[in-house]
Formats: sequence, structure tokens, C-alpha cells
Amino acid sequence: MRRVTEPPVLDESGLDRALDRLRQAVRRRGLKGSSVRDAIARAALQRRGHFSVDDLLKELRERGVTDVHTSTVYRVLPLLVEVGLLQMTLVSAGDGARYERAFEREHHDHLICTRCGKIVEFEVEAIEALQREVAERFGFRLTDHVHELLGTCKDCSAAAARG
Amino acid sequence: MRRVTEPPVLDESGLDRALDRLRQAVRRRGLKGSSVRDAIARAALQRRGHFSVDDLLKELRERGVTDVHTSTVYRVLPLLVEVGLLQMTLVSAGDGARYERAFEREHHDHLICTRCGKIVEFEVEAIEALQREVAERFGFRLTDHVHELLGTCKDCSAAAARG
DNA sequence: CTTCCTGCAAAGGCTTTGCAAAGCT
DNA sequence: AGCTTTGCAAAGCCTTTGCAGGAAG
Repeated sequence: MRRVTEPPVLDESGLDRALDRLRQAVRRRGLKGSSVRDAIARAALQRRGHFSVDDLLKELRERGVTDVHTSTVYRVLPLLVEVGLLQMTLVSAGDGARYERAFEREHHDHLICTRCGKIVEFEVEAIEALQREVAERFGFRLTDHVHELLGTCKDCSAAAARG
Repeated sequence: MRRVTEPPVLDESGLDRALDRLRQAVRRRGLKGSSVRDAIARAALQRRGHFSVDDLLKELRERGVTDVHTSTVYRVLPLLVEVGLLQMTLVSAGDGARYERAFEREHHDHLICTRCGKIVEFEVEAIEALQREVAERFGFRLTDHVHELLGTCKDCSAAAARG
């Protein structure tokens, strides 16, 4: 069992590799290139941690990329996920989708404090192995999983005990 | 690792025990009794498998309990979950909440075919133990978890291979 | 020149909220 | 009586969709 630490922001060469992957996927599917899509990918890939669609729109504006419409982001994100640049996370929160970078990033699950929102990222190879066993046992080909542990962190537990 | 089978529909005495638990919780919180709330609880507890708010409304109408408004169901469900009568599931589906009975029902996680929607319920004690270890290691008090394995079932894999 | 992409506006689907009437204790 | 619960209608939020003009190959 180990804690997975947040990686540094993707540097320029990492960004190039990511955009290459995107371009290849775009070509393979017979789609067309687009500077807007690239800008969205860049903004998403260089954001730290978890972000919502709205966060991403703000990030774009901060980068001077104005005029990118919400609906466009909604249309582009699924592709970025399929291609493996991003992944959807924090599904249990309920209020809107959250994304995080998946490209050149270790796999991990989340331990979430439901009081303060603190998030610990971890990885337990034994759990992953067991998940694969479960899928195999029931004849499934595993493509993904959602695994979030919900609880109260030490600080919040202490606060609750005091107050 | 074992498959968890769906339990039989809760019988009358089970329903009584469940409603007792609900009444006690209601009293403890200084709330008031309500036949509408009880009817919602009854309908929810006797439904098979997973259901949406809409399914529950239909179930109520089939039982002749008309006039129960959607918003009331939305207001009642959280209590039923807190009290342990129901639990929210299939979070990863995205489109609206799904519930299932939790009262006098074994804990289990879900293996879901993303093509046909087939659901296998399973339980792996080793995974549960590891989850507890993770929480402890990071100072969290675990209250819940979301654990869904997503993939393609045998039939759908075969269909995909053919077509 | 054909097909895809994008901004815009509108619609959709699920859920929440404000309010007044009705229901409990 | 005093507080909770409920139906109803309206609003909220996130997300999707239809369309027309613009961009890419």
C-alpha cells in the first residue's frame, strides 16, 4: 500500500507528447485538427489536481483563451478521456463531473474526507489484483473501475469530538 | 471472493422491523411520523434490485399510493439511507441516483457490464480488509465506500468479437 | 467542396427550494 | 399551539442538442 503523490505539472515536452497522442487519435478517427481542442487539452493537462468543467473554463480564460464555449468543453472532454489524457474522478461527489490528468500519471484511487473534502491518493496492488480476479471469475473483461473510500480525516474527527 | 445473490423480497415481519427502525430514528431526531414516509419506505424496501426515483414513484402508484409527489420522495430518501434502510448505488452510471435495499441485506460491491447493463454483485473480504487498512494508515475513519468494477461481460465480448 | 468543429441559444433531465395547507404530537 | 411534512410550482444545475457559420483536409 502506498500513497501516490501528485506529480509536477506537465512540462513542455510532456505536453508535446500528450498532444501528439491526441493528434494521432484524431487522425486515426478521421477527425480534423482544431486549435480550440488543443487549447482545452493543454489547459486540462497542466491543471493541478482535480477540476470541474467550470474550473477548466476559468483556466482557459486565465490563459487568454477566451471565446471557448462551455458546450465545446463538454464535447471535447470525452475524447480526451478516451485517449487517456484525462480521467473522470470523484464520482461519488454527485455535483458535476471532476477530471484529472491521466497522461504520464500513476494509477490511483481516492480516500476522501466527506467533511472537509481532503483527498488522499493511494494505490494498493493487492486490491487491483483482486479486482482483476473478480472480473475474471465472472467472465468480464475489465475496462475501468470506480473506487473511492469515504470517511472523516483525523482533523475533522478531532473537530467533531471537540464540538 | 463470492457472488452475493439477491435476497428474497422483504416479508411482512422484515418490513415491520425496518419500519420500527425508521420510527425510532424519527423519534430520536424529534421528527414526526408520517404515513407518506412510511409508504415510501415500504415501496422502496420491497422493490427488487436497483431502482431510480422514478421507478419508486411508479411502484408507489402501482400500490395505489397516489398523490406522492416527486419532491417528497427526494426529501425522504436521504433519511432512509442515513437510517440504513437503503443505500445509494451504481454511482458511476451518471444519469440519476440509483438505490437498493440495505436493510437485512449483505454488503456487496458491483461488477457492471457497460454494454448491456448486466450487474454481478460480489463481496471480497480481503478487499474490505485492505480498505480498512488504507483508511487507518492515513488517519481516516471510514464511513462508506464506492466500489464498482466496469467492463464487458462474456456475452457482450463475444458479440463484439463477432460484429 | 466536403466534413468536422464551434459558438450560441435552447432544451433536457435530475434535484432542490419556497410556500401555504395539511398533518402530528 | 407549534413544529414537521407535503403537494405544487418554480427554479437550479449540469449537460446535451440543433443549427448556422467557420475551419480543416
